[in-house]
Amino acid sequence: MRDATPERPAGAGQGRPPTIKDVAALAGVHPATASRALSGARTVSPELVRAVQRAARKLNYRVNPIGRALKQGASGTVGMVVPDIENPFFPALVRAVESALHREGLGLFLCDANNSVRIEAERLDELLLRHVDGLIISPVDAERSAEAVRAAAGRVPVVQVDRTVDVSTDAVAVDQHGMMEAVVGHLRASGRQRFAFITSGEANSPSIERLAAYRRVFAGDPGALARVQVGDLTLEWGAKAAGTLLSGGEPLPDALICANDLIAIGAMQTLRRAGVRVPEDVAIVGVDDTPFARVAEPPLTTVAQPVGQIGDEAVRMLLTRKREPHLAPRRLTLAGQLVARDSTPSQLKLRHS
Amino acid sequence: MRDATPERPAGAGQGRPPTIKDVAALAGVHPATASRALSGARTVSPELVRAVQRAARKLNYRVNPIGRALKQGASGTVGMVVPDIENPFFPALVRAVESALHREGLGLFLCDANNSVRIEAERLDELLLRHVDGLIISPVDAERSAEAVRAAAGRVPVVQVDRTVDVSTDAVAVDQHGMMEAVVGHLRASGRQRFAFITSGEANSPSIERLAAYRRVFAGDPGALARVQVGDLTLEWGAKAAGTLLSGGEPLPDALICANDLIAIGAMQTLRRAGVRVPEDVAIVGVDDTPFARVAEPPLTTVAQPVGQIGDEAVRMLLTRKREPHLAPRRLTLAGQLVARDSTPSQLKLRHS
DNA sequence: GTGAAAGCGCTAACAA
DNA sequence: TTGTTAGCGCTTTCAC
Repeated sequence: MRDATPERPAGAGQGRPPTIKDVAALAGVHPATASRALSGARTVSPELVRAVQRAARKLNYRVNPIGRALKQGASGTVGMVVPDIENPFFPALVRAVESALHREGLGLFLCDANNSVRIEAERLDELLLRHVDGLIISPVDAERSAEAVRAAAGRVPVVQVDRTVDVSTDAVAVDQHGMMEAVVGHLRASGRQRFAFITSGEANSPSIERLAAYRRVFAGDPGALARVQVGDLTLEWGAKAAGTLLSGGEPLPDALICANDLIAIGAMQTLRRAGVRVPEDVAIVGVDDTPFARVAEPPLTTVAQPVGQIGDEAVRMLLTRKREPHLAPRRLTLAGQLVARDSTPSQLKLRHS
Repeated sequence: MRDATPERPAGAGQGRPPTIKDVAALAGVHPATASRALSGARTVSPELVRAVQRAARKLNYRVNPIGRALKQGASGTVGMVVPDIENPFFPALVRAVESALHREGLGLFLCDANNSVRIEAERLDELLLRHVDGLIISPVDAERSAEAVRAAAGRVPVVQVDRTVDVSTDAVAVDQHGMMEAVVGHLRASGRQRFAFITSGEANSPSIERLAAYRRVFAGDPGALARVQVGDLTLEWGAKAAGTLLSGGEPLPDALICANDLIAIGAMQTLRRAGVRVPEDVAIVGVDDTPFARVAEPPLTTVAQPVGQIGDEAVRMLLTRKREPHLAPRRLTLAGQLVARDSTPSQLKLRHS
């Protein structure tokens, strides 16, 4: 073989992929009949169905999704917009969605909003233009994404995942309050009493709800309520906020809850470099169970998000809504799972990895 | 404005998006003329062009990519298949590609092969079925992915990125040998002499080439050649291989090169827990500059991949090939960049972050 | 139960 | 320069 692309498997579907006409011709029927046979319509005699199927298999025929899309106005395609593909939570979510979609024969148009509401709106618009059959979106901003989401929801089924805006669409969210209670329970079980929270002030729904949940849980504990620091979801913010704890003149908290793993790790690094022992002096908990958590020193106790379930349910909702467009929007709330590692005292290890 | 989506530009495409017929009717011309006017064909009088453009703008018309795809056999869409979206290198690559494509008005179909050659082949097949205009692929396996890549390359332009198989397509790769020389030079500059390498035996091209590069660089150093351990690209393997170094009875190396950041971090954790000081006793270097590297303790010296460039160049190659299908396949090799952090001695910090 | 015909939106080829 | 025609591949009436 001198050339990397020689003659290619002898004529097999060579230049032009087989169309339904080819199949029909080979089976000796009209294309419409072939179409019906392949789509499992029951108005076709069993013999013909078999003949058509045989012909299709022989030609290695598969429907051209573009022809079908043009005819049906449906493209066999779902659009997904994530706020930030480099936030390690989202690749996991993308994989879950992609896999669930492929199980249903649907393709995924992925767009990354790069944390920008403007880009997000553009991408949604382009996806609609491409006649996606549905959209799965994790909106950048609980307020400013609303308009674009509403516009999209007026055209195709939309499922919001993880992050949500106040637009009536289907949604799959995570129970932030339950998550907070689980974390606090875990820490209290080892005797911790002086709590602090480092979180994000960004306007996305999980951040907002995590803060609300913390405030609710500690409604009777003014100290804990005072020890809240609001920044963003980065390592750097975690480090800086921990610095503030160290230099504040106050005694350190013995339990530090962080709104995500990155904050937790940044804080943990800063505290340890200042000689604070984790978990002996301060127990630290993150959220997301990104791969970082296992890598941290010590490995970080965190709350795993049910990404697989989120993906499955989002796709299921999309399909359900295609069948039943007039159902009331459903909101599904899933539970995260506490993953105990070494950054919290060990008596209550719930799961170890 | 009481409602965010009030009447919408007067009947304009409300239920039904405007078609080129609507534009043509409004402009008082034939649809074909409208099409020509909008596509910038020069056979249309300037007045008509303006009239059509005005009509299009008024109706907020944009071409229906599906109609165009059916007619032209081109979909305005590029497929991308990554071997493992949860490997933190690939989300960065996906973002780069997605952004470069959108700059050109192209959409991205993303597929994840989940490290399986079988899934990879299926996804490629589905993408071809969807009439993608091109494919950007990072093949799972340097051998076993060849057939699927070759089949795809027979149908549409293909650019291989990062990982490659021996099929003549355009490709954007990273110079593994140069990378190894930079790493070794950096370590030798601080006096390190006893080198070891922990790498992956997986059959993807960068892994293969990294091993070859190490062997070439240390061709005259039997000790360094002997201190090679081959496993996979995980934290766990790094930890295990480091354990072997510790228990081998041999003196420890003073410079440990790892094929990626995960291996490096796994190894570093194991060594430090055994009381080995990093970088005083052993300097450690990873590859990829994933976010993990900054998070590690101590922060890890590593080699950043030029993902932004890879994405840009891959898209550029795709477009070039669409225009010039018969050019010889080009292979572009880009350089990584050493990012010195605290896991190697500090005299030669090239960049700090 | 099956074939015929029409048309989704677009544009290339041809005709005027 | 512009309009007409035709057809990409598919499915869905509507006849038979």
